[in-house]
Amino acid sequence: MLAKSTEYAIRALVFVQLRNWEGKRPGVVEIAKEIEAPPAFSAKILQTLTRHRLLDSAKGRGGGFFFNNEQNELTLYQVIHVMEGDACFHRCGFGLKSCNNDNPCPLHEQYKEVRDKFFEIVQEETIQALSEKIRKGEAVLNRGIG
Amino acid sequence: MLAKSTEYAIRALVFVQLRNWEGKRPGVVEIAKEIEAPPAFSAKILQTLTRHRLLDSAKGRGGGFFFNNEQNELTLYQVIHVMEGDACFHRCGFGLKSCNNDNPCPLHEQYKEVRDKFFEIVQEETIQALSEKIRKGEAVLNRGIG
DNA sequence: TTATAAAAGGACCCCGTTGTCCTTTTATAA
DNA sequence: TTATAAAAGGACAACGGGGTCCTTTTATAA
Repeated sequence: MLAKSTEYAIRALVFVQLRNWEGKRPGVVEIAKEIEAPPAFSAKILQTLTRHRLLDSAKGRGGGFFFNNEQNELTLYQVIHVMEGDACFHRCGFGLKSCNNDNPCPLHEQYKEVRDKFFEIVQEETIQALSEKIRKGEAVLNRGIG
Repeated sequence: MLAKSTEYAIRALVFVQLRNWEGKRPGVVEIAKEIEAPPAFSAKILQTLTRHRLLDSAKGRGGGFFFNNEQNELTLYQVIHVMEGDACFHRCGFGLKSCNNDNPCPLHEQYKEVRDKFFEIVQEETIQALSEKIRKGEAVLNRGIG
């Protein structure tokens, strides 16, 4: 459904939020370890996120990644949009370029329902809400920390 | 959601069914043209489908692809299973290996709903049902034939 | 019984996503 | 004010899915 890099991005952001709540600004190495992603690749992803201002970073000694407190909650949709665009919310489940309500593929109605439901979810869910679940012990980020 | 080759496979099977109903057995070239897929690649996909006996084929002059009339309707799930396995119905939306009901990722419940709904659809829908929709003019396979 | 038309199959290529490595920039602690 | 620790950035490598091409097998029509 989502690209691997998008998944890494979401997990990374959740971890940053958790650490921020503890007053810490994690760096690439710590983040990569926690989300079980390759460090160098995580660095690239974090770069993308900061370049698009979904996340802030500080260079130099004592630097790391953090959320600017001023900004609002970050929806999963915003993350997906920046990481891979939103083609997945528009594509025909049958692979037809011409498929739409007026000119439906045979799977159009059923697939649309699923796709739209997913779209709703990612627009409503936020990094902060997911992080909160983990903080309360209702969910996990990997099989470690919790 | 589905691999491109799976989409081609489904479209190809639908077209074969439509032609079979007209008493014809289409060949690779005709199928590829209709479903707007590369001919050589379509050949590979059709090979996979016949090797797994979802479809029958006849070599030599006057040959082509067709459904064995004896066999039951073919569900989309069967096609997906043969083409790309069923990982997409089990994978965590967050990319976690350890995610399950007892050990959920923060997105588990919501994602599961979408995933399960899609699973239901592909188990219920069949190549024959989709073909019938096209035959009745209720849906299209590309922007041509209808 | 041979020429032809078709699927089957093997070997290979291409490209985007994933992933690495090394250098540069920037900030801070000593 | 310098050594160090961190992110930023550019260039490149690897892998897998998508895709091509050519040869082999098989059937049929002439």
